[in-house]
Amino acid sequence: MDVSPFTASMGRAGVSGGGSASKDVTLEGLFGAHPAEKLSAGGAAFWEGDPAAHVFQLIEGCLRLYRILSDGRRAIIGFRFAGETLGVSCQDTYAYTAEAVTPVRFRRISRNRLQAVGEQQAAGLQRLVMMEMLNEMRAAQRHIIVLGQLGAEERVKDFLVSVALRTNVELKGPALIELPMTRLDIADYLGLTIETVCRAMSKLKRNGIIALPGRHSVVLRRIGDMSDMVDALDVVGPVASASVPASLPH
Amino acid sequence: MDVSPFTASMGRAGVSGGGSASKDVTLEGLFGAHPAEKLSAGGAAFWEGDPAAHVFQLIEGCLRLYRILSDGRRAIIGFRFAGETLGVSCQDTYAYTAEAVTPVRFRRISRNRLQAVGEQQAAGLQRLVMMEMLNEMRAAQRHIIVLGQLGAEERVKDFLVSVALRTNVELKGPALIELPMTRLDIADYLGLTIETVCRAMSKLKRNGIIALPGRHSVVLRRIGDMSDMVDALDVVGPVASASVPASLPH
DNA sequence: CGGGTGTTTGAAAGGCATCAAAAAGCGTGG
DNA sequence: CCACGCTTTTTGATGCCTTTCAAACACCCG
Repeated sequence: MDVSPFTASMGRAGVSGGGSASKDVTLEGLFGAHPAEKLSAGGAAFWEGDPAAHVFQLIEGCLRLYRILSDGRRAIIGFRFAGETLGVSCQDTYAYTAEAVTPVRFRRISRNRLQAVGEQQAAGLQRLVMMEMLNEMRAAQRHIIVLGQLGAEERVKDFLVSVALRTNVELKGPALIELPMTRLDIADYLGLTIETVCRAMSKLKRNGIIALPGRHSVVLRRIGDMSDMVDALDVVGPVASASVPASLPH
Repeated sequence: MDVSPFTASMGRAGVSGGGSASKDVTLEGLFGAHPAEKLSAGGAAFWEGDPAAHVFQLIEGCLRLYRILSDGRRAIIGFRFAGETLGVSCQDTYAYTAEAVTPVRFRRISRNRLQAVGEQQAAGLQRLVMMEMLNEMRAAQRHIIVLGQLGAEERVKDFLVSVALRTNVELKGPALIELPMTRLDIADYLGLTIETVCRAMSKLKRNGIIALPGRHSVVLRRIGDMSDMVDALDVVGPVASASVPASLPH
């Protein structure tokens, strides 16, 4: 789940006001105390607009986070897999609905409690929460670039690789990944139609870049050929740094 | 600059560990102590990949935040106007380049100092920083929906309205707004080409929805007609709440 | 008053959406 | 265990919207 070497720039290590030692503060530790809850496929953990009383951690399964636009269109903001959190970046009310793609198990912790604990172990926990938000922010910026700059096939490739990276798959050689969500879910996430998503996948298959053993399975046969644009998107790039003219044709 | 009634859900009011009273902690207060710096149009406050040593607050002018993709395309993540902050959501290194659209004045504060102060007045400041990030997150989610779901004309309308909302313009009756950035900037931000942005604007003008007194000026003559989709995007919506079927044609 | 940059408009091409229908999974019940 | 019916996915044909390529126009500044 970790994405890059975290050295943390806000709230270094421990030592705060009158707090106790905050060594090995983990979200898992906090969530662990709470009972696991279950939800069957299609059920909602919460709805857009509900008071954002809790922060969640997904233990198992897959969730889709979405909003319904005034004209009925559905925009999927993101997906969540085992080990990932949701609700951290919500304010007074949830900014999206969280719905189970598969049966899921999760834990929740109330924001009040999170805050209370945070005031004890100040630096440690606050830093963790901050970390989560930074992660979400990075994901959002990446999503923005994908939607704004990439064509259909590129979007699908990016999606497949990102799922692979988030589900612990071995990236040496061909990687088998599961796509629990439907093609429509993927389309609503990528800003495409279901048909375009299908066609993009079919084309990748024709070109031998992926294989489709089953409806919800994909084999990434040549990950190298999928990261054309993709890897360049990860917020890291030292970039040539010098004064780049900035803008070739679109 | 404020966007909605803030009641804050993380870190209620004051009272933390051993901190002093944290009443009226404002970012302005912090930044105010530092000297204002200047930058002429085209200059960069920082580059993508630089160590994220500071957080900035823009006093005057307009900045564009962008990343260059491996193939040379430029993706503008956002713009910043007077009073807004940047760099808050960056981790070890800046995730984008910040470049002056117009001559700008700004202040900066080092993240180390921000953290140090934060450990004193814990709850108060941490909450402010959190608030900033939540704002950015909301903006990012909105941007995602705009890019994923809206057509060219809708995107341009949304952009114009958002600029109006961020620059204190009176929204009663016709509103005159300034667009310091170029059409190319707008295009790179909206995931369109410069020509498409022009055509969308020309069409809005033909339809009497806007007027274009000058290259960098726009008069919003009927804001009501511009908020079709727009207002529905603001993360608030109680929404019909009940179990909506979720998905009309795309 | 020119050169240059930034903007606007036009014509043609391409990509994605839309409409339509066939194929493939998958759960259910016989 | 197989057949049926439903949902999901895939493929095909067509049209619209955005991009691309091209050129005219407007504005800023020296």
